[in-house]
Amino acid sequence: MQHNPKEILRRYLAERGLKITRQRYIILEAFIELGRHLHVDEFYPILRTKYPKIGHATVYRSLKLFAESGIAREVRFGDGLTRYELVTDGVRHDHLLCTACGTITEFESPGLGQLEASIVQNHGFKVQSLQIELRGVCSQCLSS
Amino acid sequence: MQHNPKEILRRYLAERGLKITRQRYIILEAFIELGRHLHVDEFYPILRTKYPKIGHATVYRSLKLFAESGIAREVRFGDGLTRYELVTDGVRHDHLLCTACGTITEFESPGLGQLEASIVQNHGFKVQSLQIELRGVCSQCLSS
DNA sequence: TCGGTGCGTGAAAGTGAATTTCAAAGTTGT
DNA sequence: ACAACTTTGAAATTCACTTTCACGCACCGA
Repeated sequence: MQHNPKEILRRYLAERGLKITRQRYIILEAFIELGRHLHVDEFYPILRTKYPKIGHATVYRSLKLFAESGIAREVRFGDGLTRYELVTDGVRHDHLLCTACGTITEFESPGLGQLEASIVQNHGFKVQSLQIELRGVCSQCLSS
Repeated sequence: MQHNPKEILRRYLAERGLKITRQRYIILEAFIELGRHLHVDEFYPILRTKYPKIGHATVYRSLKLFAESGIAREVRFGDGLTRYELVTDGVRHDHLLCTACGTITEFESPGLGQLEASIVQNHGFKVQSLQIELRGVCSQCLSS
């Protein structure tokens, strides 16, 4: 099994006759490098320094493609922006949103298996995803 | 202490010199009657049967006002729509979203106090709100 | 390696939810 | 009833994102 995002994407594209273009490659590299919770407007100016002709529609299209291929995940926090994060093997995480500075911090939530089990039992629901979102003030903002 | 939404709103408006208009009253009554997780497009046609001249901007404005006054809560599930639910005194709840039929079901999540405490401890975060969102297939859809 | 096929791209136009503008109408304290 | 606001509805605007369309480019096969 292959865990390298570039390799996963290459296979995903090949399997359905899609193409590995210069733009997709550049966007993928930047995405891997820049880290988490990016939305297009944070991302776009950086990409233009690497490839000035790139259009914003292409960035939207590519990030969506990354999500479809499984190497990225769409994250929405209700501010109207769609963010993307790299999918990594490992422990699931959720998000803390600081209402003062806007920072997004990840945290791990132990004991969710139990919660999920009780929901399945009480509601007969087949769970596909579970997401926790906390809003508050981060320690940085609290101490200043 | 007063728990009646109409009374809470009346006070909220009076305190800041805002007005109790026909439209606000109609929208509030319909909101109380129609239940939870409403978005404007579900709501608007129903309101028009009661008051055909009402404009959709007024509905948006009123629901937002209800949220500010504390009688309603904004809920966003990442589909681009803002929904509103009546705030009731009592146990907090979260939401199950059925990916097959779109139904939204409420559930209670025991043991969250513990999770919150561990987050405060690990991240020094002052929590303002905690929200859990589950996606999956509801029992109704599973059995058909 | 040289097309040909058909996917991908960029620019611009289009969407759809929500917000804002503005003139007219309504509400409230006096 | 009057003055001083606020609120309303319609239309225009905003904002993130998607779609369209003509041209460009990637990839396969000979």
